[in-house]
Amino acid sequence: MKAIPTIKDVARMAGVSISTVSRVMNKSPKISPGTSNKVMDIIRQLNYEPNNIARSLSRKKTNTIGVILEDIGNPFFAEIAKGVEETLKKNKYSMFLTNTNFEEELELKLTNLLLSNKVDGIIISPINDRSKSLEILKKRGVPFFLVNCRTLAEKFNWVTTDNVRGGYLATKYLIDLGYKRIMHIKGADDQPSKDKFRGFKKAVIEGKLRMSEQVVIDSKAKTSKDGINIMENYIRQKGIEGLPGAIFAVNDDVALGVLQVFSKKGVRVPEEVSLVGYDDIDIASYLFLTTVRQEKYKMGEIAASELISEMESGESYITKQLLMEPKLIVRNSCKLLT
Amino acid sequence: MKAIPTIKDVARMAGVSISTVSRVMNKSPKISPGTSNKVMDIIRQLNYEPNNIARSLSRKKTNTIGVILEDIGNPFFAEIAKGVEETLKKNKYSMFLTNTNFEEELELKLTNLLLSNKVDGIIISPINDRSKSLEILKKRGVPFFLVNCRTLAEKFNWVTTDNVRGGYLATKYLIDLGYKRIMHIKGADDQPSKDKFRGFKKAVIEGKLRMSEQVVIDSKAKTSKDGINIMENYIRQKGIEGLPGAIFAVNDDVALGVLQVFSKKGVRVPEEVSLVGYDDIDIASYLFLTTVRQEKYKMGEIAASELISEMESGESYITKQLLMEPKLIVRNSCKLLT
DNA sequence: TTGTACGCGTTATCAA
DNA sequence: TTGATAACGCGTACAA
Repeated sequence: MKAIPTIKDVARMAGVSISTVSRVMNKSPKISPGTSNKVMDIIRQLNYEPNNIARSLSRKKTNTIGVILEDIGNPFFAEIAKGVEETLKKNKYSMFLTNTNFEEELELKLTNLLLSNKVDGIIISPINDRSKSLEILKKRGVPFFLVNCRTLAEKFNWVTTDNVRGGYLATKYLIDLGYKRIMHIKGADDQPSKDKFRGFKKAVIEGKLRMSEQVVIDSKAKTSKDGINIMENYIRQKGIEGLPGAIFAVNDDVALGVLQVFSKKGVRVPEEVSLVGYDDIDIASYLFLTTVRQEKYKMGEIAASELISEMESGESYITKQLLMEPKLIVRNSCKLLT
Repeated sequence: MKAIPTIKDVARMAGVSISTVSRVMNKSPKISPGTSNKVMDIIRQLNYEPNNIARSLSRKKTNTIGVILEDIGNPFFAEIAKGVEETLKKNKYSMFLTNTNFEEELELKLTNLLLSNKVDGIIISPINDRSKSLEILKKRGVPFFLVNCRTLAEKFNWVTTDNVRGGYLATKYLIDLGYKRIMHIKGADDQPSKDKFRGFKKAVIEGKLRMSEQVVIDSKAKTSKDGINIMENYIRQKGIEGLPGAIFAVNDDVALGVLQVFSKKGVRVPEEVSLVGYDDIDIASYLFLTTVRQEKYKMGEIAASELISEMESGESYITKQLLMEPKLIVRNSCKLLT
């Protein structure tokens, strides 16, 4: 039969006790080279691999980190995931990746799923900073690290981009180009979106413009589909003439949707409308989209390594809140107003 | 203390045996409403959640499916992953997602990792159809399903697109447009790439053209970076004048790289060169890239549901090999030769 | 250096 | 309808 061999089988065939086999597997120092070799032979012969489930139960440690992201289909999150995964791998952890699809209820379910699966820690990009999942994590005492979200009320650990600054950079760039009436396509009420809007306002005020003259689209834009809907709607209502000269979209994906609509309607970028995105996902460079770069991969790396170092040192009394610097990437989607 | 409660704690507090608690958790029918309620109260009060690790060990079933893809950063695979995940979720399974980064050695490691973690089944997009991982899976007797790969020698279960047909469609389209000299940027020696090339040849021969007059780039192209390198190299050697009028790239990502180089060098698409990609990832539509569509999400769905149905019925004596029809999506990256 | 025996948190079998 | 109790596969304190 091809029953999967257990530690027992190895022990029996090698004529030793299971503890000895266990010691060999874990490279315990107190083991004679003789028995070690004998056991190793059988292990290879049987192709024995320890059962991680049993091992985890006994060790009370799974060596697995749960990762909760909002949408792995989005390159922004995919990059974060990659950064996390590579870092975990280097530290002998595996990753249990899930995504919430921006659904709060699902986020909660996944959190509990990961908890049930006894992951050693969790990295989460929460739907918003007052998410129920965070409360649960806190209460359970599981080590966790937020990514792409800062919390104001709670002293959680997190790493994110300084999105106020990012929003400011994008907007100031447009203002410096000469635009006085700028559209901002807002995101949902997650912290990054709120921060970008804050940056937007800051630049507007600093530029001696009036917020009331800006076109703030109070959407909950997230995806390119949202971008399409929003822009189609806007044009249907106000017409192409109603379009301001410049647009700052909450993220690249949304900006892509806008571009899509524009090319269908024959609105030329940047000749007729200037457009700035956010994130700097790969596609942005192909489309020559001016945008604000976030170091996504790096962000994943940091979250993972910080979480691990917290877990392994047990230093839970230090709150780590890391703010990364965004960078304006100027390409070809904006023009100087003459 | 905030020690996580176990079934024992619940039992003690409810004044019943652990078997009773277990029965309540699993909604066993033979349980009186009275005790059930009593136990449920305690469960809620303690916020008890069963330990999935222990449960899996006892049940000899983890309700988890391992998924091995080549690159989740690539939207093509990300879409497959989404299809898999949603389907699994509907069937009360979770997904353990990993990616090999196109590295054979890593693929092997991950396969063993998933096996150690006792996943109930595996969905894999192997690096090639003779991959060592597949042998192992077969030997272990774990249910598994290939995605985006068909096997000729082995009777494995798989779902993939008819890539011979896809390659044929792309090439024939270019030939019908009037091109007699076409460049094909080949992929690695995975089955899909080989099939696309086969389709390419078929269309060439059927079109009464000669293979020797076609420009076959014998690359192992996978990513947009590969596309960039290949095209820069080509232009450096043969110059822009050396470019054929039409190109069929092994996938959209590679085509994107080509586009990138073209726009830098001022080569206009489709005015000077016609370009066809493969996959129809989201970006393709934004860039008006003519391409061959694969139903990625659907492919993931199918793999997951077929795998589950095999696992749950135990019908391992029936080999499932599913070929999906590709579709040519004509957009704006090719022009009729006049 | 090796073995015995118990524990990890569940499920499942068998009695009661 | 309930409760003991033996698995599940492994790690480990303790004894030898």
